[in-house]
Formats: sequence, structure tokens, C-alpha cells
Amino acid sequence: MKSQPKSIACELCVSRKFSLFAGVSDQHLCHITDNKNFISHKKGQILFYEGTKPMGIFCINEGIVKVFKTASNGKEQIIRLAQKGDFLGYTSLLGEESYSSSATIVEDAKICFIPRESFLKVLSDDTAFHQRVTKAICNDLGIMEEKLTDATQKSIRERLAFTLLKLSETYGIDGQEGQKIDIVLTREEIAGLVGTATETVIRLLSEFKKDELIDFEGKKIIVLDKKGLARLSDFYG
Amino acid sequence: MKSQPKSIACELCVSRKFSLFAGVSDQHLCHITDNKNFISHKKGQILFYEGTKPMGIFCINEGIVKVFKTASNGKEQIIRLAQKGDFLGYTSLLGEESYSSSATIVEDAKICFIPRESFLKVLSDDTAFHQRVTKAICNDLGIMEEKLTDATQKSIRERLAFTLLKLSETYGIDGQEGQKIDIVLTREEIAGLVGTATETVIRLLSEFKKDELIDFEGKKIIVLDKKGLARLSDFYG
DNA sequence: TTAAAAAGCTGACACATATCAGCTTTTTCA
DNA sequence: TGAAAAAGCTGATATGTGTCAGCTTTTTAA
Repeated sequence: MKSQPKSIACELCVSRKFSLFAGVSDQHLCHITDNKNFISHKKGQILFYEGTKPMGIFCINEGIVKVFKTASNGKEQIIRLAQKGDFLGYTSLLGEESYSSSATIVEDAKICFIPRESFLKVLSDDTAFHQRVTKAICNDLGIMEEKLTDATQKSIRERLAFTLLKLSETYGIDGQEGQKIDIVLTREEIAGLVGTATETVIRLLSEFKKDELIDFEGKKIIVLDKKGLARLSDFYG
Repeated sequence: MKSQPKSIACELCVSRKFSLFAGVSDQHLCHITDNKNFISHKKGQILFYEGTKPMGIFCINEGIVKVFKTASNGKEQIIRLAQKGDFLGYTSLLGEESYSSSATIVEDAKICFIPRESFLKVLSDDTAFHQRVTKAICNDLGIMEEKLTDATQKSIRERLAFTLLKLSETYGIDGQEGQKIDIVLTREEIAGLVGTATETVIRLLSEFKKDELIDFEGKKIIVLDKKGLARLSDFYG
């Protein structure tokens, strides 16, 4: 959790090219480099808690972070999984409110913290950047509308199938037999992603395996039959 | 659906004071007034369909509009109810994508359509306005995260109780016995708001009535016991 | 005014999913 | 290395909610 010696300059950061910072001028990038804080995080560490005040934004250089809300029954609803190039906490910062969700490390991560003022300065100086940020947030809103609709109108089986497809899109690497979802998630985390109970995920996953839609390789899931999962994820499919 | 003679100038529009346009300079407002289109809509009319391209934004002067997604089972998930001063369709416009949801009139409405170029011009000229828009979108994202978590982790009874409380906050008018939710929604629409089946809403509402939490006055709902509903809407409350 | 359509309501029923409990396996860390 | 903790798994059970069907009441519009 302490600042590392091997900080990466934004100008040279490879992950930046996948991020909203792609296209920002070197001058602005230097300003950020001078003010940011590079920190290595281990799996399980907490980035921020729901309800606390954002002092800046986080930018992922490497690793995976889960963003989640804790429901009143104690269960975690995972809002999204963030990876290299993704920003964290900027919606709460720009919304001028406390963090609406918490964030913890799922896979060891290197993350830069950019203080509020530096971020806001670039945002106000670089109109094109502000526009890209606005666009990204609007797209996220569309995604959330979709998620809400799925949550209320689809069955758990459908949502789990859909979640597996999405995971394989993002983290899938091709192998000889199907596509491996190259990220380690506990059954509880998958449940948090889908919005259901852990036991239900366990049961449905072993059902999917029995039906030869998926297979397990260690803690990782292999998607054997994308079309089958797609059929399942649709209504009455 | 045709342009009306009695168009209102933005500078003089009372609803504007509750909107994101509050604070925009008269010069910009005039520019919008010159380019906008004022249209009266009757209950049931459609403003836009999910999947079509936004050509501008809608600004509500009067009336109520429901924004919803149609799920693959044909049911409507209502994302939000919009009223005077609210913008519609701007997230899709700014996200440079098709409408992520549809919108229809719930109560007779007067709505201005502001063409894409006019809106974007004000957005780029007036930085403070852009900031307010960004802030509003970020706040909406936080709300959607909350809704998603509620949808997956709370029971229908809890969500209905919560929905009634929210409706009474927004549309409530005080009477001698409790607060009247002064908006006519069908049971089906309440179901769409909660994310459940119409029959379930009917059953739960009559249960709430039996428990003297609410009462009916014509097609409108009277909230008799806010605290009782609040207790119900919490987990195991 | 009246027929048709929409909305509201109720009962019966099925079942997907949450919960609880107990167990095994894997992982963690002292 | 070995004990404790976490994760994974399975079975039994309860129940909330969706679905279907049929009916009444209200609203709409011809």
C-alpha cells in the first residue's frame, strides 16, 4: 500500500493507450506524472470504501479490481470488474458525492492515484478529454440500464450464462478445447456479479458442466459452447 | 405531435429554473429558443424508441414521461419517471449511441425538442453547464448502482414499499389523512417500476392496504404510514 | 349509448431460488 | 509442516413470486 520506487510516467504508460487519457497532450500528462502516486496492491486489499469522500481518481496500470456495493443483507453486488486503463472513482468525484461503491483488488494490481486538483485541471483545460469522459459515463449509464432490466426480468440461469459469456469476451484466451476465462473468481464473487446466492452459482455451474457448456481447469472456467450459453442467456432460449 | 403556436421562450420558462439550464446565459438561451421545437403530447404518445438515433434532446416543460426498456419477455422495466425541468435522451446523444431506452408520456406533457447542434454548442461554449451536466450524469450512475443492488438483493415486497416511499417524496401532496401520491400509474406501470409481475403488485398493494400502510383514493395511492413502509423496505425490517 | 378494450382482481398452482446445515477440499499463514 | 480458515460442494426444505385462467370493473372510443 506504500508508494513504490518504480513509478511509471504517464507519457510512457502502455495501459494509458487503452484509457481515457489516450490523446491527452504530453504537457498535461507530465503534470499528472508529477502529481500522481504509484502504488502496488495485493489481492484482497481495499482501494476505497463506499460512503467515504473521493480525494482523486484511480487509474489502473495492471491488475483487476472489483467495484461493488454491499447490500443490507451483507452480500456484495459487483457493479463491474475494472482492468488496465480503467478509471475508478471518477464518477463519485465528478458527482461531488461520497463513493457510491467500494473497490478491492481481485488480481495483484499497480494503480496510480491522481489527486483531485490535477484531474480536474486536465478536465477543464482539455475539452476533448472532458468530452471523452462524458461519453464514457453516458455509455456506462446505458450499460447499467441494461443490467437493471436483466436483473429484474431474467432468471438466474440466464444471467449466469450471460455473465460467463461476458467474462469470456473480456478475459477469454483461446485454447485447444474452448476459451479459457483467464481470471480467478471465487464462486462467491461470481454470485456477486450475477446477483444471486453462492450455492446457486455452484449448482448451476456444475449443471452447465454436466451439459458440456463449460469445463473447469483448476479455478478457471473453460467455455466450451458459446452458442449454447447464448441460447441459455436469452429468454426461454 | 405537431408544433404548437404557444411556444415558450427558454429565457421565460419557469420549468427551466429546476433544470440543468438554470444558470445558462440569456444569449445561449436565445439561441436555443430560436432553434427548439415546442410540442404538446397526450398521454400514451411515444417520444422515442429504444434503438433509434437521437437527433437532439427533449426538455420537459410540463407533464410526466416514463423512460423504460423492454425486456426480452416483453415486460417494461421503467428506468425513471421524468418531470418538468428534466432532460431526456441526452445520455444517448452524448454517448454517441442509439437510445438505450424508450420514452412515452404518462401525463399530458409539453416538451421542447432541442436539436443536437444547438445543445452541443451550448455544451461546448458554457463550461459550467457542461460541468453541471457531467455532475448530473454521475449522480444518475450512483442511483443506478443502488437500483441494481436493490433489484438483486431485496425482495419484491421491500422494493414495492421503497418505490411507494420514493413516489410519495416526488409526487406526494399532504392531505388530512396521510400523503397522496398525485400521479396516476397503472398496476402494470408500478410493476415496471419495481421490476415484477402486475399480479404481484396488485396482491402486495392490497396487503399493504389491509395493514393500513396505504389507502386508495380513486386511482391514486395515499401513504398512511411512512415509517411502516420504511421498515418494510429495509432488509428484514 | 353501448360495445370493445383495458385494467383490476382473485385463486390455483408450479417451481426457481434462498436458506440452513453439514461435510470435504483447498488455501493460508504462523 | 500442520492447524485454522476459506472455499467448495451437496442435500433437504421452505417459500416468494411468476404464470395461467377466469372473472369483474373501469375506461375508451365508435
